Amino acid sequence: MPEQLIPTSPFDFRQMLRRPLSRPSKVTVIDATAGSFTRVIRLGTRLVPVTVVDEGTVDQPMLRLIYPEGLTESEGAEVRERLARMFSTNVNLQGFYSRMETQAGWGGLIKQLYGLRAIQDADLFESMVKVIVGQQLNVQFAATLVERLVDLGGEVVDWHSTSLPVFPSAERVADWSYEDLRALSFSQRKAEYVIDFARAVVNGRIGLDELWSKSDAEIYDTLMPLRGVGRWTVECFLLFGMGRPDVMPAADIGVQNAIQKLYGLEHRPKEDEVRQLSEPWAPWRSYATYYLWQSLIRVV
DNA sequence: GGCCAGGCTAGCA
DNA sequence: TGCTAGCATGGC
Repeated sequence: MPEQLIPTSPFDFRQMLRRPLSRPSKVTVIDATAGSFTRVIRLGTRLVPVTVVDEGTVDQPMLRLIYPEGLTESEGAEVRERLARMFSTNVNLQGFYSRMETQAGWGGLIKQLYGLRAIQDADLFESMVKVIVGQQLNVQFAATLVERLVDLGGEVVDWHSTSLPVFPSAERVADWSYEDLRALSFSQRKAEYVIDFARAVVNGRIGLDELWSKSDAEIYDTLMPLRGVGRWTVECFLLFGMGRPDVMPAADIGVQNAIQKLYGLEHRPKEDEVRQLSEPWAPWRSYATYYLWQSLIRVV
């Protein structure tokens, strides 16, 4: 079933794969040489393995989609929609670039990262769990914890002679005990936050699908009452889970460090300073955030 | 060995 | 409302 997706240029898929912004994890398989991205997507209870291959250029991008035959028409449509969202294929970065051109210090960064966008998480439950796990931990250790969570789930899908690990469902996580996660080196609190969130999803207190029709402000109001979910967590969820374009996690240490470095400040800017300074970047503050985070990653 | 990491909560003034 | 100790672990 040959399928393709035509992103809005500029779109640099190779760069997105080489330095994935959205916290690489065990459930994504990246082949940098082939320019391919593979993972399992959850459609309800159905698990669909998908491979996306770069077959274009930055200025004439094209992605080939490979997924199993035998999906219904609506399932196929949903797979394409999810992939378009994950790779932000319909976002036109020219608006962001022309906005940032007027901002001192940004020219070099934009040139270096031209065509880059974040790879979004494939679903909202997975996204929130990853963000909660990532609170106040170095990125590397957070990734290790997520990996252990996936291993504990133990679910795999066979695809082209490989075995793809699958991020555990809310139902599965909700069945675990806090002790199960303590055994993986989660702190007591983090274990509670993750499992309680899964239970809130399963018992219907939180309707993740309903969030798509809500404003950013409504999403803060919905999620922040949950224990373990503060402002930063919702901001990252909006950035990596929902792909909202104008979010600025001003309290984020990484953003603050990146601004300090980019502007050559002697001190690390505080939250209110970051909010003020980033106001002119609206309505593109999410992209400014991605590029700031990316500026901190060592190129290997 | 100490400090920090892409924070949050509970308790206190 | 605003401030802070405590959380738990790994990386550097």
